[in-house]
Amino acid sequence: MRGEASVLHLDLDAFFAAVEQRDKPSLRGKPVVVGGVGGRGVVSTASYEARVYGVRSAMSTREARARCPHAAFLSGRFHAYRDTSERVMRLLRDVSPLVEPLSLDEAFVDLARSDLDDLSVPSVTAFAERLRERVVEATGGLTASVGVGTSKFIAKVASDLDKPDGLVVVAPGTEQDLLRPMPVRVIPGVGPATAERLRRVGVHTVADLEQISEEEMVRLLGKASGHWLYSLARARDDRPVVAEREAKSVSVEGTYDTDLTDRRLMESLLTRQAGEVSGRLRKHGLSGRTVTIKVRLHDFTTLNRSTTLGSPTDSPATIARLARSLLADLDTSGGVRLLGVGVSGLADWVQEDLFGETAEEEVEELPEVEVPHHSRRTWAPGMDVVHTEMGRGWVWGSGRGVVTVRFETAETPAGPVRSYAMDDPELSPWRPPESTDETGSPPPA
DNA sequence: TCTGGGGTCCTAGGACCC
DNA sequence: TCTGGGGTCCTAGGACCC
Repeated sequence: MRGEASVLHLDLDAFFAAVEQRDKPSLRGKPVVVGGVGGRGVVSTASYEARVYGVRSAMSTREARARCPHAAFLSGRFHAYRDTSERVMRLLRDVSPLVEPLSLDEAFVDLARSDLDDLSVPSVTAFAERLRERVVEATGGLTASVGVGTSKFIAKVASDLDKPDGLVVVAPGTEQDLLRPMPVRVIPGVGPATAERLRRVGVHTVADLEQISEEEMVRLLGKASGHWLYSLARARDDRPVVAEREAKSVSVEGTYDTDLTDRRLMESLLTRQAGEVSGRLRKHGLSGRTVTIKVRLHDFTTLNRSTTLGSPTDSPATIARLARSLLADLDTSGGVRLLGVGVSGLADWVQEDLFGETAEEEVEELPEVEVPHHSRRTWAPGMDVVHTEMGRGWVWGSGRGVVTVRFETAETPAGPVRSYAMDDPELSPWRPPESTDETGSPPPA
């Protein structure tokens, strides 16, 4: 904990929804919900107009629709959020070289490293107000809530106190008075499970928590959490603002609207995800030794299976092969709602072949072909199965009057493929696409 | 048809080594 | 009848955060 209030926490208000309202004036002043729009989607951000109806982050979109049917439900435009976020982060770095982003919409700023010499409360307050104005200018109208205090913990608590569009500076020395009446949930790391454990021993507020001895706390919550909570209950927090943090894992996962039961489809999905993970690893010049799959069963039990290689990999084929073999040991007969692939144990070196030869590996791409249709039905990517002369395949994507079908094996039939006689009467016979380089390649003839 | 996706950190047990 | 002990790595699960 510092002598002056020199840690600033900035949080953009209802960030994703605010970007949508900024970019689409018709949404301004109206309830906007950004999140998964599918059958199993959850709310990522609700605008304040939607919050009036009780719509909250992490709520299922189904429930959000029930509470606020007239809201605009949007699936999100991440490039727009990233662009806006970068503008804000750039502005913050302009203020201090020590900026620690926590997510797209949140960051700590170390004011002790800024140009601001006078760290008195009035000086810091004026500085933070000016910063909030600059955020509005830089983002085209988005507001931020800001908290300033003697530690990260206090700054973060403070930024929450006057949302949205607020500023709270906690004067040094007043931290404990501020915290004591607050519920234990204000402490970062105290979630529903920890709060429940504490409730059972009669601890509801930070003041209650302060009465618990360190030994008792460790007994109750384990070594790390126990010591940590003991300190935070006394507003003791010396964590520095850290600008750069290295990624420890990269993963891709997906929840499907209907439970998966077909193993080959699961393998195909894992293969695709492995390709995405590999792409992101390579983009950042990373490779990792541990490949993990995540499988959430129909009853929401979640299984992780991992395997560790002798040396790091970023190869899509290797990640995919390991992922599929990890899946092979699991019983998925009850149905699977989520599949994911991740790589951890990241090594920060770009993989290089010692013999000067780069092994080019490709994902085992399965043939895909676009099939026109004249149906009004909704095709479910990954779920709808079609049968063709070429074999069985899944609907992999859909556009206007066309579905992409992905075949279940990499083996293609001999001879030119002229038509696909879909079992589904709503699918038209296949015609060769005009150009093969835009929409994925047709199966080799 | 309750319950996302991308992460981080912690715990606990077993293997293995010295 | 004896079966230490510490350190590290790996795996699996869970809590938590935004």
